[in-house]
Amino acid sequence: MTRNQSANANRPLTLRDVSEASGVSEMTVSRVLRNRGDVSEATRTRVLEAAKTLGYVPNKIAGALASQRVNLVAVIVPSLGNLVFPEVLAGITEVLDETPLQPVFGVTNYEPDREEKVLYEMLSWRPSGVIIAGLEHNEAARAMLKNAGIPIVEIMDSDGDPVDAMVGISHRRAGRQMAQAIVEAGYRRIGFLGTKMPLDHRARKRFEGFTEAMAKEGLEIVDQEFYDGGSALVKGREMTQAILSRTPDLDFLYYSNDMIGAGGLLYCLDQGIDVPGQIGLAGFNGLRLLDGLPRKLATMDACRAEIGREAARIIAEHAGDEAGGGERIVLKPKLQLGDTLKRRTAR
Amino acid sequence: MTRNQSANANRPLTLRDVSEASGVSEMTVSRVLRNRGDVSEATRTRVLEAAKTLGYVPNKIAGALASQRVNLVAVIVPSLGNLVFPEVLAGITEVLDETPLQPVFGVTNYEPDREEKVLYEMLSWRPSGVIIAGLEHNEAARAMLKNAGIPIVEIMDSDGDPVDAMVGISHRRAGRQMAQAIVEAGYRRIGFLGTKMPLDHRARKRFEGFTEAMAKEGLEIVDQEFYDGGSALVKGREMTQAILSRTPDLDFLYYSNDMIGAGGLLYCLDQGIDVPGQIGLAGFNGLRLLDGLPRKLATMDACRAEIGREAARIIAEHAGDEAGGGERIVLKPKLQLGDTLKRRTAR
DNA sequence: ATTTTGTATGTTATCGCTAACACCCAGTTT
DNA sequence: AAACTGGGTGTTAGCGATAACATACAAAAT
Repeated sequence: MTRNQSANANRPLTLRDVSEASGVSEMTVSRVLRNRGDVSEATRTRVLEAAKTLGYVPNKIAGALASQRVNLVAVIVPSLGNLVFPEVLAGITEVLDETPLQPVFGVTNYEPDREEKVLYEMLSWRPSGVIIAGLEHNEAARAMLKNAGIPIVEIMDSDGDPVDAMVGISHRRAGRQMAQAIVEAGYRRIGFLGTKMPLDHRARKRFEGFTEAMAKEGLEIVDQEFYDGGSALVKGREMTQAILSRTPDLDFLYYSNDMIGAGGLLYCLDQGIDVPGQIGLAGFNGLRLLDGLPRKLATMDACRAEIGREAARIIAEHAGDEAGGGERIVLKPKLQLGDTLKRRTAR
Repeated sequence: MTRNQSANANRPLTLRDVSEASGVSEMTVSRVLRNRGDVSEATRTRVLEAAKTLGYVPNKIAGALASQRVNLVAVIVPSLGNLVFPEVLAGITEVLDETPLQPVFGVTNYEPDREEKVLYEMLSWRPSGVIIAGLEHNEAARAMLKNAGIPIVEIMDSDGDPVDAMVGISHRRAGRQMAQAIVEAGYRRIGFLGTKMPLDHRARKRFEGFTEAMAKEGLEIVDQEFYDGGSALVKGREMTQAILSRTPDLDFLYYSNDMIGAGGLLYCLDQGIDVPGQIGLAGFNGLRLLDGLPRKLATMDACRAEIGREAARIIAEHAGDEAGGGERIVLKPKLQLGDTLKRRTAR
């Protein structure tokens, strides 16, 4: 059998096939398909037609190897079930859509080893940039990010040192701010409800900021409750019941996220508890879900979409560079008092 | 300057660097890194050490081109904001984690043109398989799927003809089943609330199945209400208010998804409406979110995780093949009556 | 008419890796 | 002792595209 490739009918198409079908060189076909260089209108149409008829799909693997350019942006987040991250991804996509860059998503489940693995896999495709959630990574991951030679943007958090660029909010500050608002409204016996995940560093930092600001006012958290796994809404109910039956005289409950906060709110309303008169409530994230609840939960917006957009912008501006320019953007989340953070009675 | 590559200190590392650092050929390094072929324990350790010290990350682009193998699975879904899809992705990831395959996610926003583009981009990386939501695609996308020469699994829906393999549920049947349950419980004046999206084919099919089964009972939908955009929970409230003020004597509301259903439930409870005595309610999806609501909304499980797992299994079993074997898996969603679909008073 | 331009196209040499095969040599087997 | 193993390693030739340079040719400038 000769080297005639048409022997195998089912082999994937290459530039050569289009080239033969349209009677020009592979190079010209390549130029047409990429809109690069000068090609006469006549050949351009002929080539495009041939490509379409054959159903040719370019092989980016070969293209990337030859051009040393890969228009992918690795985006690594801990979870998709959180609702926060899909919004960040939406922001990223929105901006990258205006560019030749394309995001590729990876999920770590909050596990550092998995993050390392996902990062390694993604870097081995030589992307044009990396957007990764958080500032905490294991040593290997950190080393990879440092040596990658491409723009890196660490997102969501600003409490720490980024490898390169950074876009996020200060969760410590968010925690402090919420504590101040709560104390200012006159609440004193404050309980905390959060997740057990030691690896959710942002939740941890909010907690730290919260207790720190309380301490400044001479207050301590009276009781606390942690959970892991399961539906957050129902967990919020259960935890609220647990903490209130243990410590009935609490006058405020601070939840580490809106989902468990919403569960807590529903529980309190079910129990006929006067919110926010008897007990005040607050969460974190500014989920739009909250708008539909019977009462609007106090919360703070985590600036999700904007974080995504800014991160994507930085990557786009530095695509092809060896780094992202070390830009640091710290967004300021807005406190939303809603209906659940105000003393009806003066203190 | 000679061809000595070490001239540029910041050039990305290649096999050659590791080869030189460890004193063996590039081929041997490649073998070590891929765990393929026989390599003595001594060289293996030496090579691994060199690779680690240098911080070498293999170039999969070159590897894939040379081996004609790409261990990526393209996963294309309409949205990530829906909560349904992240769960499907989790199912896929769970199964692929046991294999050398890696999922890559793409999002279409329910737009056929975008789907075509995303698919094209992904196919140009020559993945080992495609998992794509829905059976409806535009002509170009359909052609690409047919000619891709790799396993294709269309998921979520079973009402239609797949290109290759298929894993899903029948949304028509789901709609019918819900209608029957509602009628059986004695409800007669039934309203429908759904999304305006003409491109959410699965929601459309549920609606069709629903009206069809109603017709068989000699019933028609008394009133209906549609929405687009915005937070589903708050929309559910608004729509419910709208439909009830227009047609106060409705005795059942069927929502096309759980999110708006939950909003409707909260509205009814706020208004002191007797649910399910005066008005019954039902949604669709079986979101775990519902567990935390004051009352459990009637719904149907969409088998999200299982769909993901099965689709991934099919891809894994056929990786390297020219197609996915045309397997068709139709899952049966379970009806969950919850607390909102039962007449307190006999009919 | 000759040179100059610039557009339109082709040719050649990689890109970094792996398949396939070639090779070498110590330890059997005959 | 010659022939055969088979583990351990190297060599060669692509994979399918693109960068960079080379070439052809018509129109414009001299």
